Amino acid sequence: MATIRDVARAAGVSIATVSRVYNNQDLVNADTAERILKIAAELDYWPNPTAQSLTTRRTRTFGVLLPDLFGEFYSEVIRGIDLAARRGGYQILLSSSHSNPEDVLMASRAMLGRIDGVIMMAPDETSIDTVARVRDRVPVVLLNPRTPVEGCHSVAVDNFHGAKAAVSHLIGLGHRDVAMITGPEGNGDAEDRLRGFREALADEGLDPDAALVIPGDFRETTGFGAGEVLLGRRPRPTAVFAANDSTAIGLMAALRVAGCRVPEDIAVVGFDNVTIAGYLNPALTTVHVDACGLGGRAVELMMAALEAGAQDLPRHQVIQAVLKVRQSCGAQKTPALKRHSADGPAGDDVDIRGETPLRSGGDPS
Amino acid sequence: MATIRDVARAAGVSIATVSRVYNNQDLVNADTAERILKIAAELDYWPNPTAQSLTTRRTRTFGVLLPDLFGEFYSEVIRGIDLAARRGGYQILLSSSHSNPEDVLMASRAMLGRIDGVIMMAPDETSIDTVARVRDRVPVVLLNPRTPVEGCHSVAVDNFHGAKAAVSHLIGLGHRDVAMITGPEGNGDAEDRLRGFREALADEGLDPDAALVIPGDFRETTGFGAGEVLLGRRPRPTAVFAANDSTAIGLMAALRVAGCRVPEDIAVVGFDNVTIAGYLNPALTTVHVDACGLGGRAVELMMAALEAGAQDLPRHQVIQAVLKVRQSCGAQKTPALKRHSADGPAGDDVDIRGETPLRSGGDPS
DNA sequence: TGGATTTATGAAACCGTTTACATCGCGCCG
DNA sequence: CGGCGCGATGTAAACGGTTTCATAAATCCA
Repeated sequence: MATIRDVARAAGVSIATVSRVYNNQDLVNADTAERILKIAAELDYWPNPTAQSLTTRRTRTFGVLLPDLFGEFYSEVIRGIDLAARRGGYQILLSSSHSNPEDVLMASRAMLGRIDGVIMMAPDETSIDTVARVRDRVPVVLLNPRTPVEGCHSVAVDNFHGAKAAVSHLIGLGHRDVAMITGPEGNGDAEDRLRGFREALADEGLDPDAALVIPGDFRETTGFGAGEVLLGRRPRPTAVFAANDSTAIGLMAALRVAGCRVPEDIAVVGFDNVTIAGYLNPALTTVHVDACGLGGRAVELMMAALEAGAQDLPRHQVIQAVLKVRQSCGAQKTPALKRHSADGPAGDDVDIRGETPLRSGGDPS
Repeated sequence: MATIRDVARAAGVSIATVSRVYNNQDLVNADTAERILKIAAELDYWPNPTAQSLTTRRTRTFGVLLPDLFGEFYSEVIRGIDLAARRGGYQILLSSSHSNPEDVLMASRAMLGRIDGVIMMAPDETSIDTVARVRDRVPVVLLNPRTPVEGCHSVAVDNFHGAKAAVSHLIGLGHRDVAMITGPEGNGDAEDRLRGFREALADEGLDPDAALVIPGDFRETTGFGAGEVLLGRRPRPTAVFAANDSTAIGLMAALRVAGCRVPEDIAVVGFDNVTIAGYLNPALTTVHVDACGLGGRAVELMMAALEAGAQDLPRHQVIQAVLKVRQSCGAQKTPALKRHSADGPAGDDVDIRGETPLRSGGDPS
């Protein structure tokens, strides 16, 4: 493993000169630089990033902390982070599968000193002071934080308005008895979607407290179970808003088993817009969430924060969630699949934007 | 940011003693150690990992290089890696979305010096010498390598036997005209599945070259397109083996549009066993791949390699792929969904193991 | 009782860089 | 012609730890 000294010796210069070739090319004579680079290549030399980090106090790496990850949503978030980070010349130190605050604290502690910042999606109950502990050392960008944390940036999907648009749409189709299957208790996204559900009902003069709300956990299997609960209910709801697509898929399976038709007997709407949503039978009406964009935005905020250094003001960004109307809600008379193109059926979706989301916080952009 | 010197000064000892508290607790007097730890806690001191890495030449981190990631498979692989790595006290430096060899080379170059080893799933055409370049510096574990690379460990899903079992099963059900929709050209997994398809046909006395093979790319949309191609074909195949579940899902959507029933008119089998496979209509018969286990095994190999140091022999492990029989192949008369339990329909799947896969290479375990 | 051994600690070298500061030669200008 | 400025390079001190070797005190054993 060649070091800077090996190169310097071979080139007959001092290590400072070699170092300058990599950092301030213009401080060194062009011929010398070229010669050094050639020798470096021969020796297969590359500056040791660890040593660089030690002196510069910059690692060009940031940490990514995620909750226990399942499904497409997280993989898309990571994808978005990865792409943006690489574009900016950063590496990412990933630690996922955290389900409690101590986990997060330990993981971030292990990262501290290796990273320039942290992008984190806190698991449900992560305490503010765990975050604060990290935030005191490096910039923090929160993904979908339940509540904004002082001194932290954030990017959040507008779950509330997305959910509201979905439920309003159902009501607009004439449904008066709309049920919801929620996400995991304590999960911020899930809570916001539930709030959106409630407010949509209230806005249309329906009583949110009278509506059936079945607890779920974002997984197919509980959607399935919820479907059975729902079918036993009298009067039976004519529409169901599922907190995410997995839940909706489980639900639809349960309805199918019971011989209940979607959307004729019960309309279903999901949330997330997973890739297969358009290929289901019936194609699933859902709220599109740009998970990849979420990750990408987080990286941009992070890089801006690192650039700004001390005089960096927290920014809070919101990503719109857009309703994609397909068949499962009953709005499309002709099944979208009948009008497919070569790209598959997805091309025919109808998009409905909710209200323009509020830009929370002091985002100057 | 407190350093080891701050702690040493505050405790009235030398930095060596403080260092020993963290590395060789037993070399230092118990009382002294306790006092130092207390002071360290007050100062919120934690050894700087960068500095540690510089002297010890170990980072307790390994790099993970993945191709452009989409869908559940990759997210499960990462999950498996993450869990196993954390258990072993390692961090992971992730870089995904690589689609060509130069990408991989650049990414690994950027990682070198920050990591103790690399786990990589090479994109299609990654040249051996790119890998060799890395392997000369740190241990490498390959995920699903097309061909074994000298000096590298590997973990591979037994795509070949999984595919063969799936297709044999279709033939066993009486199908004589079985088509396949392949994965991306040049993709090793896809190629192995195609080989398995061919061999199953040949073993049953059918002509592999006569079978319809439609090119695909692992995505729903091409599965959909392939479905249309297939439907126009005379004689029409009575069964289709899709290279993965996404493809199968797209395919089934196309068949549905055309009014073609699954499995009555055409039987379908997929590969991967994504979470929703059991919730589809009809429930998808597919080959289960333990992606999480794949990642976990890779980590174990890596940790063993790091432990072994120089006298470390490459090991090659194979992960079985197990056929999960559901409805879409037509083997289950009563739809599984009718016999569901509270956990959803998945409980009723029938598993069929293929031949015991060969343990390739010199795996002593 | 005194040398050998053990235990606890310190001093200092080292890991591979970056960078502030010093040095040196040279052309330029007054 | 002499001082100045500048471009090119070298010297050496960090950065924050680990670890070898030395040392001093305490313990042991004959």
